[in-house]
Amino acid sequence: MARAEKRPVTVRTIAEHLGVSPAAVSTVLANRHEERRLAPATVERIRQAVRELGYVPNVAARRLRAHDPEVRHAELGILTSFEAPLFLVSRTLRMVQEAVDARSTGGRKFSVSIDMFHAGRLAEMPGLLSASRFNGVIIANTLPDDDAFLRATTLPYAVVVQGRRLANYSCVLETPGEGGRQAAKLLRARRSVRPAVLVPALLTETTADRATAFASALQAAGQPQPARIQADGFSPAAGAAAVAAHLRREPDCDGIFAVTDTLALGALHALKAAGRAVPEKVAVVGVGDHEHADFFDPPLTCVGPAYERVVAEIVTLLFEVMNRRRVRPTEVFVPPSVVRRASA
Amino acid sequence: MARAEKRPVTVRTIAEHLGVSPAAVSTVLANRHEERRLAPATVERIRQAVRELGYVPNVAARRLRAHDPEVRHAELGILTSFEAPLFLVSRTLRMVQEAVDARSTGGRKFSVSIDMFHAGRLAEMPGLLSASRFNGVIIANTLPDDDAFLRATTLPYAVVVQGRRLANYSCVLETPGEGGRQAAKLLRARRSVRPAVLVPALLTETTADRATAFASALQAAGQPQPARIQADGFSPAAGAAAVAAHLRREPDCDGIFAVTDTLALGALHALKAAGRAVPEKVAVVGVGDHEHADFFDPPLTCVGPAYERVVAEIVTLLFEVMNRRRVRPTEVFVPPSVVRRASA
DNA sequence: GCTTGCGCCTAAATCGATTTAGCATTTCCC
DNA sequence: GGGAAATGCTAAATCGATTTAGGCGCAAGC
Repeated sequence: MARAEKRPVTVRTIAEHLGVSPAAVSTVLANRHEERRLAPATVERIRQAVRELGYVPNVAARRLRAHDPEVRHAELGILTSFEAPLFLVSRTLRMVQEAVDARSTGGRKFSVSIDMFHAGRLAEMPGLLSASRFNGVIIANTLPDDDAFLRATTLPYAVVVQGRRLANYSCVLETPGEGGRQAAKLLRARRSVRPAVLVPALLTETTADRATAFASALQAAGQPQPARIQADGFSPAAGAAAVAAHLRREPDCDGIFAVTDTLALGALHALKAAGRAVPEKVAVVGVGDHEHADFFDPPLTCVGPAYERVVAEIVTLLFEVMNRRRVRPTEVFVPPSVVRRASA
Repeated sequence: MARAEKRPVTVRTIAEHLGVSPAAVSTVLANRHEERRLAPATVERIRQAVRELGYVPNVAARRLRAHDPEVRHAELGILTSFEAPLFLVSRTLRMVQEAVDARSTGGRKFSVSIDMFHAGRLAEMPGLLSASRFNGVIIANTLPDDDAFLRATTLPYAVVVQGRRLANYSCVLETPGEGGRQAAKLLRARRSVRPAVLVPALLTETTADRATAFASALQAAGQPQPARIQADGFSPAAGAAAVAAHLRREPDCDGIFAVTDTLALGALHALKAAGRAVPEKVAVVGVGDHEHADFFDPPLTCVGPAYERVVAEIVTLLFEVMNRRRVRPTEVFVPPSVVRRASA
């Protein structure tokens, strides 16, 4: 392991160390020493020093120097938590990439990459505050702590937030309340009279909204409040354990609205283990955030945002903000879609 | 949309346009005009010009200037295809992030991000060849075209390849042949005598290796060659369609080895639809690349790499290559693990 | 009238790597 | 022996943004 010197090793450091010029070092690093006729002995000395001093090139400097000055390059990022449903992120990336390719011309290029943070610890992400990493970002899958941080800080570059409402940024999200209302409607259509809502311990703004809207939709329809099943985490295992425990306490449960599909997958598992037929005995509704919800057993009926439209809106907004054609933040609501499959 | 001017708009462009200095423009962009006492009228003129000319900051230049010279910053990337099983990528990222955090000190920082390319079109990834984007990368989920490209090009920075053998790079992969052999063993233990192997149309090196090793293991055991079921893509739907067709042609099929879990998921679906009990009538083996394989119906028995170890080896190698402690590429094999669940 | 202070702005250095033009030597050849 | 060519290297400019030190002009104060 390289020793921790005070100052980073640059091309100049190496040059001074050997008594040659930075040009010579750079030449060797780029493997151009043949065409530039450096003496083999010098090349070897430089190589050695590069190794011994633990040189790490500065990519920012290289880019600055190397970039084609005819081309404007913009860096876009998708910031999401490790704990997020990944397939949505990859779908977002793919759609952003397409949108961005469509806007690329000879004189304008974009790069898109995914950066992840631990849910609730967005604030610790290095370089987030400094405007020297991204020209624009999409932030998704934040927890309330992250939202609080974002509300308190105005990042010095273009930002679009997915799935929550923050006054200082442009946001795109599912029409508030609609997901929960639709879920209630689906379960009532199945004649569920003792429905429950399955939630993770840590709720995002979106999942919390679904749960509360579900409860008030039931109330508005004159039904009793749903039982609240709280799972330890987001995984199917957590969902299964929580539902199994609930079925023991409330054997009459006849409907479950799971605020994420992974929890719904666990619920299906627990119901099967307990011998309850889905949807005959217990109807189950998820939210369409799992890639393979139609291959669950039974296939999962979902309410949830129309991701195509959500991503399209996000990209449009992001470009407006980046181009400074939009200065005041705005909110865009996308109504959830309903996909009926077998589970409800 | 901003017009496509010849030269990119820089701070200097704006300054010259207005007859002020670049310092003034920069001051306004950083919102430091109050403390630096720029006249409000000037601030407004600059803001206007910034908007009109469509200025996009150059993040490379900002980083170069802004970085703390006491800290050496390394950029790491995970390069993977859009079509890859994402949960593996996120797991890799998480483990890389941890490994990297452990190696971060006051004087040494790392950033890790995911960049994606279309399977088979790695070569089109912008900036891949130029050493000005990453200090080191992990490349995973490539198709043969990508491998050919990589074999022909030696990227000018640290590279570790996951899941295939390329002579010019360090590689980490499942012990060749072992996955297929273990799958054959599992199916023979289930007394499957007419097994089939389910493959996607486009095989990666790893999936191809699994299929051929499976065939030769059967042969070595004196069994006939397995039928080859070819699915259109990697999705469960493709797998289900291919398996349904196969069952019509070969009703006696009693075992399936699917070279990816998503295909296995489709197979389970098709078998259920055809009324074949799993594992009693048909045993199914997957490869452990799906996050929720133990929540499939029935839970999927898998052979596949021990990802923890794979990622650990990759990270170790990547740092060795970056620090120039390793110059000659090497290959590391990780024996596959076997997870017995209900499907075989 | 001369200093002091303030308001407003600029020149120039800097970050790290790369490349171009070109300067000394040495070698070659007639 | 003299010019030409080859060899081996360096100085300095450059990429774009930021910041520090400081300049100029005008008003206030003594």
